Amino acid sequence: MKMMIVDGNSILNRAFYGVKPLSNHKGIFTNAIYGFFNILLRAAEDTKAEQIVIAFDRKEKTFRHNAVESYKANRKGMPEELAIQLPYTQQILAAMGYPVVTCAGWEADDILGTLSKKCTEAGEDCVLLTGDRDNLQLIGEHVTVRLATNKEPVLYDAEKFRADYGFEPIRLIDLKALMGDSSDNIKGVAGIGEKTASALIQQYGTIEALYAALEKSDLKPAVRKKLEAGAEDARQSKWLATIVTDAPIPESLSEYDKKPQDTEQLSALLTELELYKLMERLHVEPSAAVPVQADAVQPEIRPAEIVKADADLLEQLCHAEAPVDFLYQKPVLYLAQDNKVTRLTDPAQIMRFLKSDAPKRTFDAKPVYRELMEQGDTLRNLVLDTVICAYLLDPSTPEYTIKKLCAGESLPYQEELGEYADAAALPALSERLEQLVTEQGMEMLLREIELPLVEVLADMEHTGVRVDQEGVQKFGEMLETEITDLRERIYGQAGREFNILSPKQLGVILFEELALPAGKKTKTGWSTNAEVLDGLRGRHPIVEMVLQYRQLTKLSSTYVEGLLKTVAPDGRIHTCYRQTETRTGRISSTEPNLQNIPVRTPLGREMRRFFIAAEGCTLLDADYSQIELRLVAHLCGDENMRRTFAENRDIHLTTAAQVFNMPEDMVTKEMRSAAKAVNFGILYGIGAFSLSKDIGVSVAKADQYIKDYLHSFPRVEQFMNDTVDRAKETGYVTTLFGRKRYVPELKMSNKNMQAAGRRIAMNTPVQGTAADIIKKAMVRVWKRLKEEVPEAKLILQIHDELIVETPAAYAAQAGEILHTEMEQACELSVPLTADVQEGQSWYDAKG
DNA sequence: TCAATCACG
DNA sequence: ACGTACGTGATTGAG
Repeated sequence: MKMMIVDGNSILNRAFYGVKPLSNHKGIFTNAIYGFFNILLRAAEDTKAEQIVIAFDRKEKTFRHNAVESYKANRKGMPEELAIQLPYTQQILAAMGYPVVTCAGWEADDILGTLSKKCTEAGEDCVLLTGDRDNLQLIGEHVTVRLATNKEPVLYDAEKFRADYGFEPIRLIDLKALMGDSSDNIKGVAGIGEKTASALIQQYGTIEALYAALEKSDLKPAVRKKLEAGAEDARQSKWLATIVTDAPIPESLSEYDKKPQDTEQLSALLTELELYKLMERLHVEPSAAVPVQADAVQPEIRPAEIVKADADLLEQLCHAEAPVDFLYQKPVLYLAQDNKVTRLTDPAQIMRFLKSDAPKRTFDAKPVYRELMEQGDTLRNLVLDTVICAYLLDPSTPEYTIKKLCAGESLPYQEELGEYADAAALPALSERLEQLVTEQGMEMLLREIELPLVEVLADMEHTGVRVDQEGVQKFGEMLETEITDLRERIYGQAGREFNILSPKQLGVILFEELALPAGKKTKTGWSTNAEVLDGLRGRHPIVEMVLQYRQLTKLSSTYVEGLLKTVAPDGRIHTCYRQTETRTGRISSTEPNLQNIPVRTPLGREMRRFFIAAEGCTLLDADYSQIELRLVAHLCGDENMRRTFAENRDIHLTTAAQVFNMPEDMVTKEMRSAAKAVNFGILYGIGAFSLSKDIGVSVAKADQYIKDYLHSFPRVEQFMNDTVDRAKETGYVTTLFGRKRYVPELKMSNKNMQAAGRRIAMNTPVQGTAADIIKKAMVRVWKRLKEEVPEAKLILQIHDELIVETPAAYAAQAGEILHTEMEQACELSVPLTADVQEGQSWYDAKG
């Protein structure tokens, strides 16, 4: 029984990039599907395989790597046009009767590895169909590879491989261990490329043999040095490059027999996709009935039609009782209700509608509010923002588009409507997502927090913050003088000129020319980050200078130049707050980011002198005190912790007294600061290694601190465990206000990913609840200021801090509102305290 | 376009 | 045997 095992993702990917764009009349792309089956059917004929199995990745392709990488890979993701073709491909395969194998947390690669091993053990031949050279490592006595390329496929067996590469197939993993593979996030040994790596593997075989022989080898000193520095990386890379051969999939090969073809279903699918050539090849007749996917029944949604907007229709929409969906893409306003869609271009008519009493829904309302605020108006009676619903339903989505969301909800998206398509799809999408938000218990979060916040953020952006441009300018000039001077001195120390900001060039200077001890390495070479350099302080005067240089150039480029570029003609900075960006519920700030203005160093903190109040005004700065730790106390109900906050004592001090088991007046500064680090660690899902690094004690000691901490506050541990358990059960975590975040990492097979998932599960409810609370406070503060002190404006939010600009005469009144509404935003079992200060600049208001 | 670095809560 | 704390955004150098 000869088996062909197909790397579905790889072949689909090749097909997508190799076949020119094709789509059916609805605009569903079909080129990858078409190409996929061409490759598959041709291979099936050529190889005469009796069993054909198609493996696909399940979930994140990068599960063997860390969470950050996975997140980034996901953000880019596969193109939408390809992603939409994947489920169709699987459905067609299933209808044809072929076994489609996936396994949660495992890649198609791993299934290929596992199945080919099973074949070998059974003494059966198999051929792997893939476009990925990684799989060549699986070649063996019974295993060959058919490598799909853009032209003719290439057949590899062990002999052909040896002829091409000069070593055994399995040694491919050693090759990658040295040269790395950026597409798989395998870093390899810094500075070793394909040529060197290949020569080394041909000579030594494995990296183990290579390293064993390193001592008495005759390698070039440069190469040897790189190998020595990268020994750890090589080991880890080899591990990553090795395809798994024990994925948990059905044991018996007979499980993978072809099932009878479901011709009706196959015909329905191919008819819908209009893949008539493929139908011919498979001898399938087109089906007359409109194909209906089992899980995608939506009989009540009629296709939309474009209608012309006349005066009557506009009047009707302006007085509508039921919500009207609109999209404002200046200068056009699209309007949709039920299955009718229309457009307006006359500015007067557009304003007429936006200011009408009609209940309105849109997708991303903030820019609309901004636009109207520019004209001294505001949007009236917005009842829903659909992008906010989508965010609440899954805050991890990289980008929210109407088209993608429709695909996700199996709602129609009529590509053929062109510029109208988005608006036409909105009524059904809004309806559906609002329903889901309600079902999932997030209605309050939506109605009382997120939706009103849209207008608050628009207003904050619109108001902006005043900047002392001249002051920034002068500060920048001072920095430049220092930078120039420092640069010359660094060149003097180094003995030559180089680019100090290039980690690569700096690495050469520090670790080769000056022969300082190299610490950690990164993917591309030596690490030169602040932590490493800090450890080198005192070994050479250049180190301190470089650190200083970095600080000054950061201030100059990011904060002086970056900020000046964004000052509007009104002398103010209007940042953009993003409400659907973070996975915890926090807001982020861009263009520029005003949530990371320096404060931790005295020089950096100077920047805050340039954020100032308007003439005759003053700034009020209010921040929550220890909101996250207070939330931990509330959420876990630990009495010790609760009492500390209730008595308004110093949490880090009492923690130290508990952990070190002594009266508070015996606690030293160092002990308090260690306790503080432990407290922070608790919020993040602590590890002994990181804690030890943070506070500079041994790992064993750090471990002991953590144990003592959890012993002193047993409810904390209980709460964290419960949270993780619930997340494993349900797949998500929630905040006090019901905000959700899915934690797929917990289900992955990779231990590191699981550990990351546990930390996410522990941190998100805390960070997210804090975000809920300050958002609620913002809405309350904004509303009261608008009513009672309309001259005072909310202008900045920095996670646990709010800043209001107010005429000096109203400072007391506005300050009182800020203080009260922040503290009353949420009732907890511990008091929530906010401290308000006043000043002419941000610097003064936060002294 | 990505990786490294560093700014914040 | 593995890697090493949560969440963000901007700038720079280099492929």
